[in-house]
Order: sequence, then structure tokens, then C-alpha cells
Amino acid sequence: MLLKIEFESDVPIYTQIKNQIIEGIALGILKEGDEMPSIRQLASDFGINLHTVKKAYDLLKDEGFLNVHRRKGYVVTKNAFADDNFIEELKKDLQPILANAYSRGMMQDEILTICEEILRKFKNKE
Amino acid sequence: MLLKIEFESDVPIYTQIKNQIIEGIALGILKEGDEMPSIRQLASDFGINLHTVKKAYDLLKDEGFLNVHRRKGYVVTKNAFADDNFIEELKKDLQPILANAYSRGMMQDEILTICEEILRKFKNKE
Amino acid sequence: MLLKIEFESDVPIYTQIKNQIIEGIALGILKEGDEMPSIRQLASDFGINLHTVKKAYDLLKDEGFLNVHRRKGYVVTKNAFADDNFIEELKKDLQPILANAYSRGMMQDEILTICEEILRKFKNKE
Amino acid sequence: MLLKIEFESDVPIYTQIKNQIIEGIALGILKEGDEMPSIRQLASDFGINLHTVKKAYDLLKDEGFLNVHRRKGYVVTKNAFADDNFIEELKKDLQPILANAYSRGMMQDEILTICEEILRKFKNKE
DNA sequence: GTGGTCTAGACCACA
DNA sequence: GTGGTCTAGACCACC
Repeated sequence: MLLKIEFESDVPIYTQIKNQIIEGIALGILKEGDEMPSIRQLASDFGINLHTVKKAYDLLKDEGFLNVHRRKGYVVTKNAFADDNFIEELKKDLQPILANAYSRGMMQDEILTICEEILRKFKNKE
Repeated sequence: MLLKIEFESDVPIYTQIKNQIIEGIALGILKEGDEMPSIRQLASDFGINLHTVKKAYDLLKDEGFLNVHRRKGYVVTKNAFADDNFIEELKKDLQPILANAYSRGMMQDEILTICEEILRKFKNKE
Repeated sequence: MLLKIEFESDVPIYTQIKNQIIEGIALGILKEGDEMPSIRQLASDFGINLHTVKKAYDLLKDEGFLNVHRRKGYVVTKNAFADDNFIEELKKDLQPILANAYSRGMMQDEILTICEEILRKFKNKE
Repeated sequence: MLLKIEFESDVPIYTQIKNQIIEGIALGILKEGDEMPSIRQLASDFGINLHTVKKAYDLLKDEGFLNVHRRKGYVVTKNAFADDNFIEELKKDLQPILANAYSRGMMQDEILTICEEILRKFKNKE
């Protein structure tokens, strides 16, 4: 699992970490049961503060992607599921992004192809 | 064009305005040449600050969705286009959202269908 | 709304704050729409750190008892409801406490009476 | 007596052990005079540290639920009783839990019924 | 060793 | 003014 943090980005560091871990799960790089690097480890690896890492981990825990094991620390889990609420949020998140692409002249198919490309990289479910 | 502002959203108000105007363009509700309500008008309609509306309008101007006309005020334009930079950004924006949906157990097809649904609402280009 | 913090308690300060706010809602002292004191305000009132207060507020937000309004700050809301998950948790929380009382020789009725007393203080729903 | 330890719970393991033993007593599974498994035994059964088990046992001893017998090891006893202090603590523990349930829209009767259900499982005193 | 809590203080985004 | 993010560093609980 290789994280890449952009310090100049306007997206918060903890969000970058969170997103990349979720992408790691989608890509099959991170599997259920995998132990995450300790908060302090990851923080020192990237030269960031442990609270920043903790916030990312805690959000992932709240969403059901991580669990805290009393001995192993944070562990990948898969309790997150797509309920109706999530689907609603998903649409709300996608809508402005897709609208922007469309309003810039892209065709529906072009946009769909990009979505497909991204999804194809994700590991097929066994 | 009906704007709906959620004061308890974590999305900044100026972003909400900006997004909804872009969506209005995608949906065909706002067409090239349409005059936007004045900053003062819109601000007082929603009981928000002038600066907030101006920030949204200015961002839209920077992106090529609005123009400032000396007499008519802000006017819908269509100078925004999808260059390589934008496509890169688009992918970067979509990736974490799609990964999240996928990691929650949704199938690629399900996710694509949602994208398609959203896109279908947008007005076909004449 | 009067908060009382016990610094020598082994229950974390942010939990004390969180609990008392929930009790305030149950008692009818805090009503939907009420604006909470600002993070900094409450922190300085009690001589504690603003992060501690923020953690309490954020937990309450996650549970649906508070919302962040862009102008008013944290506001009492009532999105929290008792789904099956909550009921499960509730039982899991109550069980050891009630077992302890029972194992110390209290009769079922005695224990129930205490629960009733506590519940009776809560404001009847209109 | 079957213990079940959740390593990913936020409840400390020694507390889980302690609680389940008290519940065992309430349920009548553990009776006065019963010999507990040895610390070593229990620790190795669950792959946990000796100190963790010892801490649970010692706390139970302090509260009057266990006694140390020179030969038999830890033995169930029933010296624990509900003095005024305990009743105070009991109320303090119950209040936030019940307030939470109530603030989520449960009716007083619903909550009481749950308490009753739990209590009913406990063995009637002979 | 791990995570959990709390402090003190800085700077930024938003309205 | 509000909350949001990040840092640096301390001390504790648990295993």
C-alpha cells in the first residue's frame, strides 16, 4: 500500500489518506483482515502529525472500512455497505461533477467511458 | 431557475450556488445569453451575504460559464470546455467516489447505471 | 443548560459533555433549533481545550443530535432515531449494569423502579 | 460458563471478562462456591495476557463477587451488596443510556420493557 | 508496543 | 465572529 500525499492540495490531508485507503480496498490491494500501519508509523513516514492520521483512520472506522483490534491496531474490515442513504449521497456527489463535464461539451458517452475506465481497474469480486 | 441552499450542509454556500448553476446549464434550464439575477437580488432572496454570491459568480466567470456584461450583469455563456487538465481533474474527482461505492459492495454495472441516470437528465445537445 | 464537568472522573470529558447534552434534550431543556454555545465559548467557560469540546459536538453531530449551521454554529436537531442497531447496542449497554445490580441482591422491581424514576424526569413528548 | 471475548470492541478485555462473570452470576450459571478456571487456564484459552485475566478477577474480588481460596483459586462468593453508594453509581450509569434512548424517540414504556426483558432472564432468588 | 485523551497554540475558510 | 485543519507534545490505558 503506497500512499501519496499532496501538501499543496486544497483537499485536507486526512481526506487524501481516507480516499486512498478506500481506493486501495477497491483495487484489492488492501484485503479484509490486513493490519494497517500504526498511527504513529504512518504519521512519521509522511512527516505529518499523528492526529491527522488518526482522524483519517477514525473516519474509516465510522464508515465501516476499518476496525480497531486491541492488539493489532487498525485492521481492514468490510462492514461498509451501500444503503439507501449512501446511494442518495452518491448521487448528490456525482451530479455536480457530471454536470460540469457535460456543460463543458463532453458527450454522455465520453463521460460514461471515463467512469467505466476507473471502475475497470477495481478488482472483480470473487 | 430555482436555487436551494442548505445552510447545514458541509458544502460552502458559494459552492452550492456554483454547482446548481452548472447543473442548470447541463439541464438546459439556463441557456447561453440568459441573464442571471443580480448579486444583490440573489443575496437578499436567500438572506446571504453579497460576497458569497459574488464569489460563486466570479468562480463561474473564471471557469467560462458566466460573463460580465456592462449593462445586463452576469450572463450565461459557454466558454467552458473540457481540456486535458479538466479531464485529469475529472478523473481525480470521480475516482474516490466510485471507489467508495465499489468498496461498499456495489457492482460496476449498478454504479454505471446511476451515472447514466444522472446524465440522461441532461439536455441533449442540439 | 448547565453543564457540570468532573475532572477527576474516569469518564472522558468529551463523553461527559456529550451525555449531559443528550440528557438536556431528554429533559426538554434543549429543544430542536436551539443554538449551542460556540466551541470556544464552552471551552473557555470550563477551562478546557476547544478540541475536547469539538470532539463532543462532533460525536453528537454524527449521532444526529446536533447539526452545524454555517452561520449559527452547532444547532440542536433531532435526526437521531432508534433503529435495530441502536436497540441492540442499548441492550448490550444495559445488560451488565442491570446484572450487576441484580447480583448484588437488588430485586427486579427495585431496579425497574429506579429506571422508571429516571425516565419520569424526561419531558413527555408533545 | 462460556466467555466470549471481542477483540475489536472498545470495551477493554478485562471489563468484558468482569461483566460476563457478573452476568453469569445474575443468570444463575455461576453459583456461590463455584471455582473459577485458573488465571493461566483462562488466559491460554483465549490467547490473552495473564495480567488481563488477573485484573478482571481482582476487580471482581474487590467488588465482592470472587474470593481467593488458598487451594481452589478464585471462588464465586456473594459478598457484593447494593449500598447507597452503589445505588448512586447505578443511577449515574443508567441516566445517560436511558436519556439517549428517550431522545431518539423511544417511549418510556418501550424502554422499560427492554429493561424488564433483560431482568427477566436473571434467575429468581431462591 | 498499540491507541485514547487532553492541552496549547497556529492558521485558514466561511459568512 | 464561527468552525475546520494541522502541529507539537504530554500522559494514560491497555495488552
